[in-house]
Amino acid sequence: MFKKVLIAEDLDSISQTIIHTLEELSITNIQQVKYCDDAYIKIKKAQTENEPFDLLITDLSFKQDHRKNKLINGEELIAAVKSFQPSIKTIVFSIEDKSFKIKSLFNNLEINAYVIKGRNSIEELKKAINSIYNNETGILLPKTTNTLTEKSIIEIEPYDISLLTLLSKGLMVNEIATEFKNSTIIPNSNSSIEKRINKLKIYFKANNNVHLIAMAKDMGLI
Amino acid sequence: MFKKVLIAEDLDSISQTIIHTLEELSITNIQQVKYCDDAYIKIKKAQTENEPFDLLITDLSFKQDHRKNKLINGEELIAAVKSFQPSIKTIVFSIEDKSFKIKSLFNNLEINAYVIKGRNSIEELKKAINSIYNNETGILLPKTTNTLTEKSIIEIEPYDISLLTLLSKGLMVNEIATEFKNSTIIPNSNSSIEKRINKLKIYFKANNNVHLIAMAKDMGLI
DNA sequence: GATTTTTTTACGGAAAACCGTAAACGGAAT
DNA sequence: ATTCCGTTTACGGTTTTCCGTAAAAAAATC
Repeated sequence: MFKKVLIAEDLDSISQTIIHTLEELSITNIQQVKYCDDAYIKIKKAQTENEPFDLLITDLSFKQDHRKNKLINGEELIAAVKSFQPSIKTIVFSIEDKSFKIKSLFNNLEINAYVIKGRNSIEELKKAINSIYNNETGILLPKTTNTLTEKSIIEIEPYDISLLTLLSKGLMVNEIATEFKNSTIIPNSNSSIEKRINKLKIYFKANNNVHLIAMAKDMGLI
Repeated sequence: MFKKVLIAEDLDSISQTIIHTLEELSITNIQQVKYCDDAYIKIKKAQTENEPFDLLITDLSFKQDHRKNKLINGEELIAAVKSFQPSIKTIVFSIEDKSFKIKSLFNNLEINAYVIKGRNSIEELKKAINSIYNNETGILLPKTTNTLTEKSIIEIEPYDISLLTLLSKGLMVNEIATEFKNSTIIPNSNSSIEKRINKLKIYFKANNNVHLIAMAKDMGLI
C-alpha cells in the first residue's frame, strides 16, 4: 500500500474523515494541509529530501480568506506539483459532478482517479486508492443523469468558454470582438461571434443571452 | 448537555466528523440521516413517541439523486419540522457564506445558530452547541469581507428575486409582465419592470441584463 | 378633502440583440 | 491555377433592450 500520502482539503469536517479512512487502509504516513500553497511546499520539500509523497488527495475548490495564495484551487496545485514530480499519483475528491469538467482533469492533468463527494464517497475513495495502487486508472463517475450528453461535451471548446465568460461580464458583442482581436483569438468579427452565441443558444435550448448565461452558470461551465 | 441530536447531512465525509464531535461533547443519542425527508420522519416519529429530538444540525444543500424527495434542502426541512415542533433547536452547518442568505434564515426560520463550513468549523460548531444549550442565540458570521454591505442586504425583496429568476429563465420583459399579472404581483407593467431591472443594474453595477444575472447567480441570489 | 409626494404606468427614441442572407476568404483536392 | 467546400465576415431588417420624460394613479400629509 502507499506509504506517504498528502491530503489537501480546506474543510476540517471532511479532512478528518479522509484521515480516518487512510488509517483504516494501514497507511502510516498521512499528512494534511488546508491550503494549496502548503501542499506544494510539502511535496516539494519531501522530494528534495528524497522522501517523496506517493499520493496526493486533493479537493478542487478552496475557500479564499485573508491569506494570499499563489495556487488557489486543486487544478493549479496538481499542475504545479506534476511539473516537478510527474510520477506522483493524484486523486481528486470533490463535489463537482459535471462530467465535462471531470473529463478535462483526466485529459489535461492526467489525474489517476476522481471521486465525487456524496452519500457513499468514502467507499469509493477506498476503492480508488486500491485501484491506483494496483495501477488501474479508473474514472469514478456518478450515476446521476447529466444534462450534457457524452457527445455534447466534446463540442464545447475553450473558445466557447471565453465567449461565455466575456458575455457574463457584461460585454457587448462589439466589445467581445475587440477583446478577441487584442488576444488574437479567431474568429473575432461581430458576425461570427453572434453566430457562435446563436449556436450555443440552440444547443442549450436557451431563449436569449440572459438565459444562456444563467444555464452556463448552473452547469458550472463558467 | 443535549440528550438527543439529529444530523442531516448528505456527505458522509462530513457527517462522520460531526458525529465524532458530538461524541466528544458527551452526547449519547446521536442519529444521522442523508436525506431531508428521512430527517422529517425521524423527528416526527420521535415526537409522537414522546422522545423528541433536542437539536437538529442540518446542511442547506443536498445532492439530488434517484430518490424522489419532498423536502429538497435544509430550509424546507427546518420549516417543515418547526411546523409541528417549534421548540426544537436548530443549527445550520453549511458552506454558504452569503450574509443575506444567513440573515434570512435567522429572520424567517428562527434558527439558533449558523456555522459556516471552513478551516476551523469544528471548533465553531462546538461553541454553537454550547451557546444554544445555554440559551444564547448567536450568529456565527465569517470574517471574510462580503461584497454586499449590511445596508444593501435589506433592500433586496422577494419581488426582486422573482424578477431575477424569471429573467434568468429567458423571459422577456413583456413575458414577465404577463407572468406577474397572472400571479397578481404588482407592479406588473412593462415600464415598471424595466425600471426595477435598471435599479438592480445600478445597484450591482451591472452593465446589462446578462451581467446582472451572472452576478445574481454568483451571489447565490437565484 | 385638498395638496403634496411617491409609485406606477405610458410612451418614444437610440442602442443592442436577434436572425437570415450573401459575399469574401482560406484550405484541400484535383 | 481552378474548383469545391467549409468558415469567416459583411450587411440589413426586425425585435428587444435600454433609458429618459411625462402622465396617471395611489399613498401620505396636512
